[in-house]
Amino acid sequence: MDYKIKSRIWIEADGKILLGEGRVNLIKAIESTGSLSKAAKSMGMSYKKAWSLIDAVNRRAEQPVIILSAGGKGGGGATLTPYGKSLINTFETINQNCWGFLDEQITNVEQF
Amino acid sequence: MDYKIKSRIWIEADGKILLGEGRVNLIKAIESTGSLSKAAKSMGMSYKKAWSLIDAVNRRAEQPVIILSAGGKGGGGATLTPYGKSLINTFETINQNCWGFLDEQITNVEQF
DNA sequence: ATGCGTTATATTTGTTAGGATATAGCGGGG
DNA sequence: CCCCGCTATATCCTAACAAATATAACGCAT
Repeated sequence: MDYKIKSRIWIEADGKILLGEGRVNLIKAIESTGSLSKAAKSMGMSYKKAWSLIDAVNRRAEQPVIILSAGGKGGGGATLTPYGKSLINTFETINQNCWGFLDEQITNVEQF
Repeated sequence: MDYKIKSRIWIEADGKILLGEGRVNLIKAIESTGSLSKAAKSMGMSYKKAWSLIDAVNRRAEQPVIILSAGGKGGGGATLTPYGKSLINTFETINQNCWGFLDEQITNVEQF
């Protein structure tokens, strides 16, 4: 049979989710579009949900991750801070390592 | 800050969840109580939900995992098959290994 | 001033997952 | 033959979540 083993990791701060796969994807879309609303639309996500996710990330992180600004050139926009960049980098490397580790584990089990 | 990294693993069969932490816990409760309804109650879960979870597990596994029987001695009951036993064993060992691996990963990151 | 494209927030509506409840069926034992 | 405790399943109801819509505020540019 084609059993597959999957995983999901996330970072918590005082018991609440700070960063998970969905938020990381959203943040990467923000980085490439420069706008929260465009990022949300590109992912088929409502603006409201995207905003509340980013708000949660910013309030729970020890330093700002995304800077949102309304008004000004181009109407405003969203930018990823260097701290945010390093945060999602470590998240993604650990995530990849985890997948690799699980692939190893599977090969050691005849059941799969 | 007290960032913590958490993980969740599960086994899929043709794109659908076969076994995850919640189902494993339910199965273990079944094993110790000998009854699906008692197991559900002990976990504060509705019988309906417990039944549909176990039904999904049995239908997606290549061999039966839990045998349910209505009527007879004691009114019936639920028993874990040897195949099911080995399945949850491998799940739990891989899960533990994954946690240990992630703990290692954290120590290599100054951000935590 | 006015326009523009954003962020920010409230309100209303719709959808879906789960709980609660009720009832039927099963099969050995007294 | 009926009682018991369990499995099996349908129906209704509620509550949480998501979507949709509307509106305001912001600040640079023209």
